[in-house]
Amino acid sequence: MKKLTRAETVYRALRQAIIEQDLGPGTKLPEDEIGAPFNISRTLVRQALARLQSDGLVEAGGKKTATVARPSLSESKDVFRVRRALEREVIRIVAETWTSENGTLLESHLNKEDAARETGDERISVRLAAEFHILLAELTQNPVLIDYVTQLVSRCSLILALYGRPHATDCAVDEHRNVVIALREGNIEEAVRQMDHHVSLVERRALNDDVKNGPRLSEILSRHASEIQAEQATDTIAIHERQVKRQA
Amino acid sequence: MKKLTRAETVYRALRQAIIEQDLGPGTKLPEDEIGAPFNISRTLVRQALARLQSDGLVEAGGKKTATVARPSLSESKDVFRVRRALEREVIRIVAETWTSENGTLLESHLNKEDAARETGDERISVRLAAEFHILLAELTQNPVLIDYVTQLVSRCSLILALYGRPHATDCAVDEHRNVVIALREGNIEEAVRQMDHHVSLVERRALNDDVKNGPRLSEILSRHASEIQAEQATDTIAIHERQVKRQA
DNA sequence: TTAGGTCATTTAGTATACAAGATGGAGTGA
DNA sequence: TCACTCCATCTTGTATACTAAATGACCTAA
Repeated sequence: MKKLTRAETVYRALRQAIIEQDLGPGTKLPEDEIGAPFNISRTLVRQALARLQSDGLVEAGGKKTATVARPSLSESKDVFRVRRALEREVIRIVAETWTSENGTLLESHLNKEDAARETGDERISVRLAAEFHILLAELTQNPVLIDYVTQLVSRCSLILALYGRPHATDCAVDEHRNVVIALREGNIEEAVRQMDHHVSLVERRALNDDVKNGPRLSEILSRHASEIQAEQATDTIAIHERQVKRQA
Repeated sequence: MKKLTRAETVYRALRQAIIEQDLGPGTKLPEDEIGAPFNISRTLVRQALARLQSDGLVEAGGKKTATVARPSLSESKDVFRVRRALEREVIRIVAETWTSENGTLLESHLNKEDAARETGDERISVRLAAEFHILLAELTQNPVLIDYVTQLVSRCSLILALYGRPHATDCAVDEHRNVVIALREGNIEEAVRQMDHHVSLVERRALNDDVKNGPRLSEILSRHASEIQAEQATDTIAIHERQVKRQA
């Protein structure tokens, strides 16, 4: 176990808390409140927040208190698009440099995922699903790629927290397994296709559901607004007129 | 012109200086020396340095003075590999959402590149070559992608500074033009291929030459060492023996 | 002459002080 | 009741102070 700097510790703690939805999107993150439990000054908290901001996990700047980010729908799509591109490359590299130890490592990870799924521990399942992707990235031994993939996967976890169904576990162990199978067979293009498909499915599960909370507020409101206006139109002329005046 | 924060100003100034080789790899970047010309305290300089570090342009941490980074050969290859993957995706997106205005923009950029090349202004040429890639990324309107591509292109400029020939202008206007031509024709896969090929050539120009300066020091020395030892073996037994003792 | 050691100087790590801007609530007038 | 203003408080932006580590020069001993 290598020792972390104190700023690094805070960074990881916050990141984990955000990813695991202990800190939901929009949660305020005041500097001294964060520092207190760790007994560190705002200086170090600030460093951690800055990194999280550049990871896209918190919104900060312009003297407002930092908050857990609320990625917009379009930003979320952007993230997934880049993630797909990079994970395809991950698979190509892993396939090109395949060793049987890789197979062993991946298999043992899949077993953990299965186990977690059986016990039904949601939190562990979600964490392992993310770690599968990061493990693959690590197999490339390309630190640049590892770094970017880690960032994107974290960001996707946040997106899932925002838009996903409450209990939307990734439930994707089989999809993961398909990727590994293709890798084992040495079928590069099939592996790439499986991965691409899998990430697309994750995206669909994350984004195609009804919004549970968050940035689509205006959309939700305008839907309700038109319903209400429709009711009013059939109900009471008086109220309807007032509504019209207000809009003017 | 939007106003930048003071930290942002320093960040950009340093980045530009590094990319344009005004600050060569290994140059020390002491915090107060950097802050002085801008009249800002170390606090803000520190923020700028932290960002540059996460961009891979400076090495810092562990109480040593920050320096302009010296990417290793393997790190450089990693950067190029990720860059290729992302730029392929850029081309796909731009091709999918092609408009004739894109053509106009790109064409006018190519003209600038031609002009710069004729006047022989190296610095401008290199800068424009990098901007071509960033312009393409911007056409995707995907901020995540823009961000990553910008980082990677900057990093490649640094790599070129380290490993490239002294006067290795990119001299790639034609390669850029080929990409644009394919885009105009709507030939997506051809455009992707042209871009991939172009980036590969940039990499080859950057990395296949002799090392001019830098991290391969140990390799250079060991080459010289063996030459010298060979000479010694044929020349003087005495010296050779001393050499052997020293190694023990 | 050179290897190693000691000390002064430089420079980064971290906390804190202070100013300025954001936030939220009480009070006022319609 | 509602909207709006003003003030007290909280929170951030930035500079600075203090500590401790790194650096480099000089000096000593073999």
